[in-house]
This record gives sequence, structure tokens and C-alpha cells, in this order.
Amino acid sequence: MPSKPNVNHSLNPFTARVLEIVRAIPRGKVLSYGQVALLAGAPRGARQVGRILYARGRTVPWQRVINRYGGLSTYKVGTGAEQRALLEKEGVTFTQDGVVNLKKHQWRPSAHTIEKLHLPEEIAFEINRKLPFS
DNA sequence: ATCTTGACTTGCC
DNA sequence: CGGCAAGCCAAGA
Repeated sequence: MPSKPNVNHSLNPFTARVLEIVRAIPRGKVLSYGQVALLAGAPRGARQVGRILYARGRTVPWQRVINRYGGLSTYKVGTGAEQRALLEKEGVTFTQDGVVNLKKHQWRPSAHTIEKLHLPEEIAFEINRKLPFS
């Protein structure tokens, strides 16, 4: 009967986790691909996060996920201007170099959110290590 | 089964 | 700080 391994009527666990985490990022805050991957339990899965958002981004606040340097990686796929507009509309400011001020806008999940998302505490706090100038 | 690609990161000059 | 190479890993060809 189930000769096939039921490929994906439901979401891959990692994908589901990524979407859940991205949905938890508040308006006006951002996270990097690597940070989302870390919180989702795959410390080297940044590229996967990008691919997941490419496929399913319209179902989540995809604009709040940017690259490690505060830059927008979506110019590569043509939605860069849209992403910037969405972010600015929710209060995110860009420097003259066109990057997000991470010091100001990087999301740090509250203790409540950490518990609600079942994030391992040490991992939840490790996202701060990936800040420029830290 | 390979090989290439890429909404990424890190490390080394 | 900037450029570049090397890792990374799943999808698509």
C-alpha cells in the first residue's frame, strides 16, 4: 500500500518550523536567513530558508528576512524594491548604503515568545552573536 | 546517479 | 572594511 513515502501533502518539519518562526517576527523587526535557520534547528540551513521563502513566501511576512549584512537578497529575483517598500511601511529604516540598521531592527524574541515557540533558550539567545559590530 | 545552482555564511587574506 | 574562496545542502536538470 503505502509504497510511496508520502512525499509532501503536509509540510516538511523544517519547512513548517521556518514558516512558524517567520510568522512570529513582529512588524518593524527583521532576522537573517541564518538566524531563522538556527532557530528552526538547522544552523547551516540558511540557503534552505531562502528557498522556502521563494516558494512559500507569500504566506508569511517574508520581507522581514534579510541577509547577514542587513542587505536585501531579493534584488536577485526581482522583488527587492517591493521588499524595501514593505519594510519601510512598517517603520524599518535603511542607512545610506541601503542596508537595514540591524542594531535597531533585529528581532530578539521575548522570553514569552521563546517559550511559546518551544525554542531552546541557549539557541534563542545565540542569534545575538550574529550581529555586526557585536 | 551526477552535476549545477543559489532569497546564504564564514573565514582568510 | 572589501574581495574572494570554500562550505553548505536541497532542488532541478
